[in-house]
Amino acid sequence: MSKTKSTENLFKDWEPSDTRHFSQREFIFRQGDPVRYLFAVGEGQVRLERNTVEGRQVVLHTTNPGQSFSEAALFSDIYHCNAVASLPSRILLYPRDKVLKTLRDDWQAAERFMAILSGQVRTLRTRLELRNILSARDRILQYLLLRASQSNSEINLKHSFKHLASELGLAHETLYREMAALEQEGIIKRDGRQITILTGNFK
Amino acid sequence: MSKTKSTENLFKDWEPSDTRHFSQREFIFRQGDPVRYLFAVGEGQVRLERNTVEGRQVVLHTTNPGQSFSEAALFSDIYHCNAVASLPSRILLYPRDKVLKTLRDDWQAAERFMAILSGQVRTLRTRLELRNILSARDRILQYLLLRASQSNSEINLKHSFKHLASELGLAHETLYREMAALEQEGIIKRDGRQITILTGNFK
DNA sequence: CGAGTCGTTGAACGGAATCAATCGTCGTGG
DNA sequence: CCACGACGATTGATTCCGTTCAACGACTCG
Repeated sequence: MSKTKSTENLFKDWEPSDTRHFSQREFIFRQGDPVRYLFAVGEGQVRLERNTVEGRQVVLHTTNPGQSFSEAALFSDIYHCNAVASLPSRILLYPRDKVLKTLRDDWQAAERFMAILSGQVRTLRTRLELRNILSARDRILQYLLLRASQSNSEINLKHSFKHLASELGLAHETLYREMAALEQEGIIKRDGRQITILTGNFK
Repeated sequence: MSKTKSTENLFKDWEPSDTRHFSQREFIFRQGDPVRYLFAVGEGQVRLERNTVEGRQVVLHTTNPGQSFSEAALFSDIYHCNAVASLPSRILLYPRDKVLKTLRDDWQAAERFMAILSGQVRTLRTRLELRNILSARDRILQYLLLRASQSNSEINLKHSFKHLASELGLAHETLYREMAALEQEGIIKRDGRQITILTGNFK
């Protein structure tokens, strides 16, 4: 859908009230902080993550330049996760009240916002769906198929394999192993971070 | 948040254009169908699910009476999952165009809609977070803790344990076993579908 | 009264996590 | 400019624990 494509950033044509720089690993906000701003990445990269019972951390979302983040927090009082700059980043700030007012006055903006949220819901559901596949091999295959259906059986990974492993909920060793196996069996072909699916029919 | 509480159904005060009955296991829509309506459950229960590569199915969402579903599809051309009546159900239908028009004209409705979507994003992220916990025991504990933080260490399950197991991504046998173990160790107490957490400090 | 489902426990297997070690690359600072 | 550390990518060996198969009682509903 071109609709979903064009809505990566809610604020294309808006003026941020402020711009701030964050160094790698610096927190932009923390779980429990009151929601004052909506953010967008100008340069760099931001990860939304949460801490579990014992020290483990979970990546909930990765935000790249041109994308906004913490949209879902607009209708909450506090943040429910941490935002960390995974690279040195320039972050655009939009005060919450101003954003809400704009959404109220500008139907176009509101529609874009709803489309963004809808897209996130769909993306999250897809990720959840993947997690219900027990077999590592099948999970990887399903992921590749989902991404290939949009383009033509060619996938260009934007992130590292390690990052993909954590997105798929697999140990990175397992991912490497299965990828190697899939390649040896002639099901996929790899060239760095580009993957091609060679077979359409398997089960 | 009271805000999130009051937004379970987008349509509290709206008139559905139509009402239809579905018997158990009947499809309300299927993956790939064009999006014509937004739905709400009057009576019964509806599950959103998707099929994976080999026959497995994943429950993406469970909708109870008074709640709307397929909100995220409003900004898509086709449905990305199946909707199945898991009980005999009375379903309320709202034509897509009408809904979009109302959202445009009525800021209150639009705000509620955004709040619903935001809440879904947060819920899905939380579910995803749980899936990143490998250990069955820790995953269950984290789930219980998350649910208990809102009330006072008492949890009333609305669904069966089997359903919980699939929500947690565990075989139901595993869930039963760990629950039994947790109870024997004095960490929780069970009475049917009511669970009480006895200890606050463990790791 | 059977069919269906939930709840429960036992036993065995398999596969993914984990620990460990190596190599290459990139960036940083001395 | 080189050394060092950090991190990604890769492969091997071992352990562990969650799935799976199986069986049974309780309960509901038609």
